[in-house]
Formats: sequence, C-alpha cells, structure tokens
Amino acid sequence: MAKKPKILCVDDEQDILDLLTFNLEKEGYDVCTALNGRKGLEVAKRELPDLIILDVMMPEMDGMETCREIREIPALQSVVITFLTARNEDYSQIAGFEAGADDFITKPIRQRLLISKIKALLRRSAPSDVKKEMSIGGIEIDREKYLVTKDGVHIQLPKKEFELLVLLSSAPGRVFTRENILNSIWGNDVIVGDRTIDVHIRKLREKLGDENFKTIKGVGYKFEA
Amino acid sequence: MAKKPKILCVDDEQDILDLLTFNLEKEGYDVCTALNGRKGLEVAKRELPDLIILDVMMPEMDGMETCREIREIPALQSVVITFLTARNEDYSQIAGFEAGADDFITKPIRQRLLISKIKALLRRSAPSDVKKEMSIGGIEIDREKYLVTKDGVHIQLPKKEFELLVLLSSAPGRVFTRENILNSIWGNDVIVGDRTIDVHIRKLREKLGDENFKTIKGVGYKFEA
DNA sequence: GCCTAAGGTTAACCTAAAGTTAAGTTTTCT
DNA sequence: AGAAAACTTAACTTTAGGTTAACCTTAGGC
Repeated sequence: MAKKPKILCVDDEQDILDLLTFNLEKEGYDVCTALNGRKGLEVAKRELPDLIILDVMMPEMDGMETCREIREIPALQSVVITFLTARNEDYSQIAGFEAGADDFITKPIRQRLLISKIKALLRRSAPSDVKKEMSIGGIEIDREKYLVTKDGVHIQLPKKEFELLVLLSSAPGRVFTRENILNSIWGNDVIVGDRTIDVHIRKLREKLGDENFKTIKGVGYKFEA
Repeated sequence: MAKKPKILCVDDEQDILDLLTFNLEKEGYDVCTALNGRKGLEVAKRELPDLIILDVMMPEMDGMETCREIREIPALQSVVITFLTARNEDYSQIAGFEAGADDFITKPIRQRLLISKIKALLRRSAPSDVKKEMSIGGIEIDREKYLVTKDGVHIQLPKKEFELLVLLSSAPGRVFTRENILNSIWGNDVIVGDRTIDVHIRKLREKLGDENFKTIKGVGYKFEA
C-alpha cells in the first residue's frame, strides 16, 4: 500500500482534536494537530499533509484566513481542505468555498460520516510529491534557489517566467491549459490578457530552447525534454 | 474557454428542476433534467454529463439506486454525483457515500451555496478524472499529457480527434451514436454537419489503424482492440 | 442484383488560437 | 528620483486544425 495519508487537524478545543485524532488514527491515517490557525499554518508547512481539517471559529486566526494563507503556499496548493462548522452556518460555507475550501464537516461530528467524507475526499485528490530540484533534458531547475541552468550555464529568469517554468516542469509532458496557468500563477481573481501567457512562453522558448515548450492548440502548453 | 460543463438534474418535482435549471444556466452551465431515476439513467447515458444532482427521495427508482446504476456504466464512472436531501438526514449520507456519491446538497436549496458547491466539485474533479492513462490493443492514451502512443510511437493528435478518441475509448466495445458524440464533444447547442464526425473518424483511422474503429451502420461508431 | 441512404473521401475554405513585436506601465533597485 | 528590469497590452500576422461541400463508395433491404 501507499504511504499513510497524513491529516492535519486544527481546532482550538483539545477535546475535538482528541476525538478527531482517535477516529482518524483508528482508520489508519497519520494525524497531526494544531491548536490555532497560526500554528496550523506552521505545521502544515512542515508536515505537508494530504488533507487539512480546519475549524472555522478559532481565536487569533480563524479558519477562513488560515485557509487562504495555506492556499498561498505553492507546496500546499493542491492539499484538500475541509472546514469544521456548526450546523446551519450556510452563509459561512459560501465564504468558505471562496476561500478555497473543498468541503465542510458539521458539528456535532458523526464518526461514520466523518470517515466516509475523508475517504471520498482523499480518493479524489492525487498524490503530490514535489521535488525541490530537477533536471530534464539539459535544463536544471532549483526551485528553492530560484536558479535555472541550461547546459551548465546559469540563467537568471524573472519571477513570472520562473513560475511558469516551475509549473510546467512540475509535471513534464502534462498539458497545462491557459486556465490552469492563470489560476496557479496569477490566481483566480486577477485577470490578465491571453496574450500575456504567450509572451512569457516566448521568452522561455528564447532562453531555454524552442523545442522544450510545446503548444497544443486549443488546449494549452506542455514542457518536454 | 473550455466547453461548458454539463449538469444533469434528477428530481420528481418539476419546481425543483426549474429552480436548479434557472440557477445553473445563469452560471453558464449546460443543464439537462429528468423527472425520475430511470429517466435520469437514460439521459445520463445519452448526454454523458460532468455532474449529476440526484434527489434521494423519488418514486420508482430512488437516488441511491440510480447512483449505484450510474456507477456501473463505464463511461460515467468518473462523473461527479451529488445528492439532494432534506436537512438532518445524516444517516442517509453514510449510505450515500457508500453508493458512490461525492457530496450532498440539503433542501431547502440556498442558491449561492449551491453554486459554490457545484463549482468546488467541478474544480476538484476536473484534474483528477480518475484514470489518466489507459492502454488498449497497443494504443496508449494519456489524457494529462494529451498524448497517444501506438506501438511505442508518440502521436500528437489535434484536440477534436483526441477528444473523440477519449470518448470512444472510455467504453471500448460500446457503440456511441452520432448524437452521443455530438452531445459530448460539441455540446448540445453547437450544430455541425454530419460529415464532420466522419472526417475526424477518418483521421483517427489513418493514424491509429482502421481496424480499431468500427462503423455500425445506422447506429454509430465503436472503438475496439 | 439493383437502388437508396448512410457513410467515406478529398481538398478547399475559414476561423479561432497562438505567435510576434513594440510600445506602454508598473515595479524594483540604486 | 531616475534608470533599468519586468510585466502587460494592443495591434497585427501567421497557422493549425476544424468544417464544409461535392462527389464517391458500400451495405443491406427489396
């Protein structure tokens, strides 16, 4: 079997954390916890869990805010986040989905339902193991050092170009649609013209070789060796 | 932009269907409806929607049963299904997840919440798409990479041809009618001549081998190894 | 075995999408 | 503040690929 999925639970009540931990560990998940939003963010960065359960109501930094900040972190972009809310808080669900939540669990927690939901959510999400450095076809990319080397020569790329390269190279061969690209580099809300992407692609092609960046007309772009 | 996502709503109350249709169409979705489970199954087979909203309580064939039967159909295995339930029916949610549901929407329907949920579900399901690669009779199809390999040789197919191949190969051996094909690749509203499909089929036969694409005269086409 | 309708073939045409360039704008750095 | 670098936009060109129309072939009912 694959590695145990890791779940981070964030709630300000220790009782709830215990309850979640007990039930989730019984199901074979690897559980970690945090008592508030800020700590949750820290733990999330360190542990890179597969799923995060966030209480909406927390002192200091609430679930919404935590969720938004988590979504800012590139390594956690694809993590599944579900909120924990009191029943009948529909209005908060709307804001929640907009903050980047994937689902909601209502209190009081029904154990069987909790497990079913978690399973359904994890079933849908793909495993995400991202390496810090990579080398494909003479091109080396070091995401942490913000450095690109082609045939042994360092190339300093501007931010947007670098982000685009990182995105495309995160799954070599995979096609990213313009929508994909806009969402992950510019964010859902920012609107930039379509030609902007082309221009950045052009720059990359100029600097790193035409042949590595393929256009799939009507679909998007992909990076290949 | 990508093709409009297609949503099938199944409920025995016309009022609810109208409400759903109105709200979803306003958001730019392609909506179709059915008044009971059995009809829902029929429409689902014909239209191959991206998401299905099923009322749990329906005469004749209830939501659970419909859901189970939908999951039996290969072409619909990865469709997102959400149930429509009365509030406080948690017990039915457990059974629902086990029947293959992805989420629940509670009545009375809150419009903003409905839309948020639908968006979140479609967003989540889009990239996963369950199986990304498949291999039938020497032909490998990788949806992510938008890449087809025949006997070890990469073949780059144009968008429409690729979509057609993906559709036909999603249920090898099954016959897709021209109507099926038009509905799922071009969408309900777009109208293209009949010969257009033939031309794309021809291209596929040229590139991937005549023998794999069978014509059933008067009915449609099927893909076989 | 003929006739008809469904399907096959081809090449010309058309269009939406991507490429290109240069001119603004914004940001960053000294 | 001023200059340089990065980013975005706009206007224009190019092109892949989608569609069509006109004609040809074939299956299968009679």
